[in-house]
Amino acid sequence: MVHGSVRQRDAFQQPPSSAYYHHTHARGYAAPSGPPNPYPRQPEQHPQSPPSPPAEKKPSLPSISSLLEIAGGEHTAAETAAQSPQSQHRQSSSPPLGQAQHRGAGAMQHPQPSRPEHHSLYTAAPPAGHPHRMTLPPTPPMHPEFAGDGNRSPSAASTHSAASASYYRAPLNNMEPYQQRQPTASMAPMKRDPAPSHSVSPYGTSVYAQSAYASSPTGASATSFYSPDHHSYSGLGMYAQRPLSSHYQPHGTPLPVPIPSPRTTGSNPWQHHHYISTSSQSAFPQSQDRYICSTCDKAFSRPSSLRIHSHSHTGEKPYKCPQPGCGKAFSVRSNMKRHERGCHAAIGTPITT
DNA sequence: GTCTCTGTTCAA
DNA sequence: TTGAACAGAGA
Repeated sequence: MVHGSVRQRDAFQQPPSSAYYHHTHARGYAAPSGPPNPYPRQPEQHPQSPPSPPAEKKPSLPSISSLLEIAGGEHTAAETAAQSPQSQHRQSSSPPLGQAQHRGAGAMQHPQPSRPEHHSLYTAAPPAGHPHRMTLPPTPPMHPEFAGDGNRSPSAASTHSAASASYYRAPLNNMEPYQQRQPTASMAPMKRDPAPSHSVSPYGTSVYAQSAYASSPTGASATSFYSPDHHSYSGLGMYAQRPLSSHYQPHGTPLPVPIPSPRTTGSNPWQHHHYISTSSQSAFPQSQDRYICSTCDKAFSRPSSLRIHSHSHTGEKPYKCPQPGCGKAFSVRSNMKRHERGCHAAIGTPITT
């Protein structure tokens, strides 16, 4: 069992190939993400679940298309017509789409029936390349982002303060969501020298306690983490969404991040996006890795885990082998005990402090 | 419900 | 053999 989780985590990290690993996978973890995440993990899903669960839509749409293509035909057309409207209705019901499309430009809507769009959007990745689909759907919310590299949709940008956005985005975007979760992997190298520049200073454990956890364990940590994941889904859309989610806050970093209010994209027109984000959010496990190492961005589900992890950065080894001749020290108590058992075998070991 | 401690497991 | 992370048990 344990392994399982670990493995999952690995999966995140290692397989960069599947950028599309979403937290969900991560840990059922969520991702991360929720998260390696995985992340997934189970996590909590955000309360706000927009009415548009991707799942629902997916089915309906795809089926139609496939029908059309396959059948070619007769009923298909009829059905399609019938259904498409429905799908539209749904969309309309879910503001996100409608508006998202707007952004896309009325172009999207006007020109074509909405069906393809849905597909692309909802369907994480439109498999086959249907030209039309590609064009339409996927982008609505993401348009700007995707197209541009996504990061920034004007609205999105506005949404977050430059600062917050800048940092978390950068990393995030560069790395896919899954990667974020596994900062370790991607950042593995960083771990030890993650940034020597800032790394050390931050530690002091104090950092964790104070900045990372204390300050924003709730909103910050959790969100930060996941949010990145979102990126994977829809580049920016996610940001916009968060605002919707209410607690969600965007920041990818464990830093003391002050990102509270900005997220409120209240302004957004983007809310529409949330539906996407929503879905993605729901997918993430937020509760899981709430504690993020400021040095390497690695996320932990427990503060104690983070603290121990910090030792790896600081090199601190508080646990010393009690054995007379052995001056070995360990950063993890259990490792020290193991050492005693293995090397000094025996002994009731008084256990060091 | 959360946190710490402990044991287990994986990777280097 | 050791470092590191995770999960379970207990407080």
